[in-house]
Amino acid sequence: MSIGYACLAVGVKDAGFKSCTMKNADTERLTEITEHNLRTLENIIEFNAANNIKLFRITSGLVPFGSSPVNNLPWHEMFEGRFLEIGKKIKDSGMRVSMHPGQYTVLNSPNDDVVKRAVEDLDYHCLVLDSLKAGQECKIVLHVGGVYDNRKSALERFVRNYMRLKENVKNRLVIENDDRMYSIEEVLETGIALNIPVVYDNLHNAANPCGSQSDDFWISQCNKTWKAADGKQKIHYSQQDPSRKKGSHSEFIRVKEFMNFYGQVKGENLDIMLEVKDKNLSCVKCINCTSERNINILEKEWGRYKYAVLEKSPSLYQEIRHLLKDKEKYPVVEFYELIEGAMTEEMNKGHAINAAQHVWGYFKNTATQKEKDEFSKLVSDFMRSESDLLKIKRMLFKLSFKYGESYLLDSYYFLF
DNA sequence: CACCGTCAAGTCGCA
DNA sequence: TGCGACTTGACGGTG
Repeated sequence: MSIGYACLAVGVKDAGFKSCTMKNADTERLTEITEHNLRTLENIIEFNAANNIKLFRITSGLVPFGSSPVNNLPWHEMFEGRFLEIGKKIKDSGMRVSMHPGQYTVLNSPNDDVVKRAVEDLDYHCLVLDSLKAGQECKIVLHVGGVYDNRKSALERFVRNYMRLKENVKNRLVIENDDRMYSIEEVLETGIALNIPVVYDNLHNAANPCGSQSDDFWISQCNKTWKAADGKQKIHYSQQDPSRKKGSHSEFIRVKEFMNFYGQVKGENLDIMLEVKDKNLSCVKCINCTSERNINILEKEWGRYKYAVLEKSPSLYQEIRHLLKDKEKYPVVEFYELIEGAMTEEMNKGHAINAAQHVWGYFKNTATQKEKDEFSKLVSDFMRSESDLLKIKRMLFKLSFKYGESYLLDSYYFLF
C-alpha cells in the first residue's frame, strides 16, 4: 500500500513549475522552461524519496506544449540524459509515478481533429514515462470523454479509437470514472471489454453515482481489471470541500474520515492517489497515520505546524504540546485532528500577532535597527487594518532566509 | 511590487 | 447558433 499526491509539492524549495503562452513559445523559451521543469521534477522526486513517499503523479505541464505543434523541439533527445538521471532516482527510491491528461484530452470525440490531438497527447505522456524508463506499472489515467447524446455509440467510439493507439501507450492506459458523464459501472464495462485496468475515484462516484454500492464494492470490482504486469491496483481518493460546490477537492484530508475509509479497504493491496489542495502535506499525514512509526515523526511534523497552529489557537497549541509529552506513545490520529481543529478556526488578530512575535523572537537580537523598525511598523499597520498578515509573514520568511533559520524555512506557518 | 485579467483545452447546457 | 461555465496555476501587462 502506497499513498501519493499529484503534480505539485507545497513548501518545498525550488519546486515550482514554469509555463509560457503560445505566442511566447519560441525555441529558446521552451528549452529553458523544459530544463527548469526537469530540475523541479528532480527536486520533488528527491523530496518524495526523503519523506518515504512512494507514489507520485507527474504534471502534464512538464514539457510545455509537449504534444502541440507549437513545440517541435526533439526534447526527449535534447534532455535524454536528464530523463535517465531522474528516472534512476525514481526507480532507486522504489517510487511509482503516473500521469493524468486533463479533461480536454478526449479520445472518443466525433471530431476527428480532436481525436488526433488526443492521440498525440497520449503519445506525449507516454514518451515522458518512456524517457524516464518507467515500467509498465507507471500508468496514464484517462477519462472516457463525452456523451454526444448517445452513450452507446460514444463508448463504441472510445473502443475503436483506443485501437488506434500505439502498443506502448495501450500498455500504460487506464480509465477512470468521472463526476458527470461516465459512472464507475460504465467505465468498468469498457475496461473489461478492452482488457484495461480501471481506476476508481470515490468523490467522482459520490457526484455521479450508480446505485448505492459502497466504495469497497467498486474497488473490489475494479481489482479484477488489474493484471500482474499493471502493478498494484490504483484508486483516487479525495474529500468534498465543505464550503465549495459539489465535487470540489478539500483543502486538506480530514484524518478521521480518511481512517474510516482506510479501515474498509486496508485488506486490499492498493495504491491510493490523494487529490487534495495541500498535496504533500496531507500525503505525509496519511502515511504517518497508516504505518508503524514513532513519536519522533510527530515531533518533526509538530515543528513544521506549530506556528500555524499557534496563530489560530493558543489553546490547541498547548493541548498538542501535552499530547506529545509521553515519548512512549504514538497518538498520530489525535495529533492531526487537533491540528485540523486549529486550521479551521477563524483568524483572530491577537493570536496572529502573538504567533508573529514568537517567530520574530528568532531575530529580535540579531536584526538590524532598520529591520526592527520595519517589523514594528508592519505589526501596527496590521493591527489598524492597514495591511494584511501576508506582509508580516513575507518579511519573517525573508529574515529566516537571510539569517539561515532552517527550522523556520521548513515551517508551514508561511503557507497558510 | 502588488494586482488582476488572460491563457489553453473540449463539452455541455442554456438562451 | 453561440456563448458561458467548468478548471488550473502561472504568465504578463498595468498601475
